[in-house]
Amino acid sequence: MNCLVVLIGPTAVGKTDTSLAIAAYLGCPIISADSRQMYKGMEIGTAMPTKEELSRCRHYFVGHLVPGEYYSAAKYEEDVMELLEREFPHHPTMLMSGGSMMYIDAVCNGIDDIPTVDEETRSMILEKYEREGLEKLADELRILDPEYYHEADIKNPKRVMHALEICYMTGKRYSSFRKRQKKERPFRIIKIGLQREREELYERINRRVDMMIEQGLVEEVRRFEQLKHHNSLNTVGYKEIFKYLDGEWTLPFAIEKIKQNTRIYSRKQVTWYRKDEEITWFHPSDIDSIIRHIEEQRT
RNA sequence: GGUACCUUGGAUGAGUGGCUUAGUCAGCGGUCUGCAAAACCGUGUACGGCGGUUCGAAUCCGCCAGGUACCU
Repeated sequence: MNCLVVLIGPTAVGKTDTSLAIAAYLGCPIISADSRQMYKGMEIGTAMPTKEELSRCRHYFVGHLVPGEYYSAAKYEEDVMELLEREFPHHPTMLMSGGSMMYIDAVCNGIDDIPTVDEETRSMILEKYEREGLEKLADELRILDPEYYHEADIKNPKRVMHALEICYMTGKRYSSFRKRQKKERPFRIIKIGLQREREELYERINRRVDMMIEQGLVEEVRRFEQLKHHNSLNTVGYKEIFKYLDGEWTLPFAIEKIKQNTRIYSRKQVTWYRKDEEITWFHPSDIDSIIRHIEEQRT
């Protein structure tokens, strides 16, 4: 049976190194599952693998989007499934590595087939939200889709807006699309989690941020100033430097904030993975055990 | 040496006698089905020290300590 090894773990834990080692062992390409490394030009701030690392084996989904370009977990699922179908005949065991929880979830468990919201509807709802406020939108959702209203996080504008977008666009209830059914995959999934002591992880994060600054993060961010309102630039490392460029923050303060927000992000990742019982955890240095585990699991 | 002002939870910062809770950020915990490195939710009983006034003090008074400013 074909096999997909999924390497996950918080940011800066050492996924890149480990993924290269596993890929070298398996002789397969790497499918990146990082929603920000997909954007071209954001090399430094997203700690994208270096040119040298990228040249060591084939990487998919790295720098293949233009910043500002629309992308989503659903699109990712579709693209990855298509890619796997093409690759499995040549590489019966494939490797996916990254930290974007929802993207990985979309591949491992599937995501419901909900229509992609068109630009007009999106901006219409956004405008409505800005004009009338969240309460009004929530009230409207209660009428259009009471079922979802009762289980939804009604205080989260993104969730409410999206549900409304779907209702408006399709004329159907958002909940009618939301089956939340786990899709069965025609391949085995082996989830490998990388973890380190929190102290150790935080030190690595701090060091990595300092390195990003040395490598020219400020210059990289400056190139995207016109695009800063796009969600892809609403990213740790970029949003803080934008504030520095705007004169709102000093550089040292912005750097501290990047470190802090990266720590927060890493913690959220850990929270997300904590409940996933399919993950087997390893320390990144224990590559031998990881390889052994993969061998045991794929058969 | 004198005068004035200040001292609130990890940080910031409201509150000037009772309405037994500020708020914000961090920290910690959590949610998660289309921009997810996003967005959202939960969680903190602190008032510099010692006395005093009062039924009741973070809030008033005194002393002490620390700080800031100005004066000699």
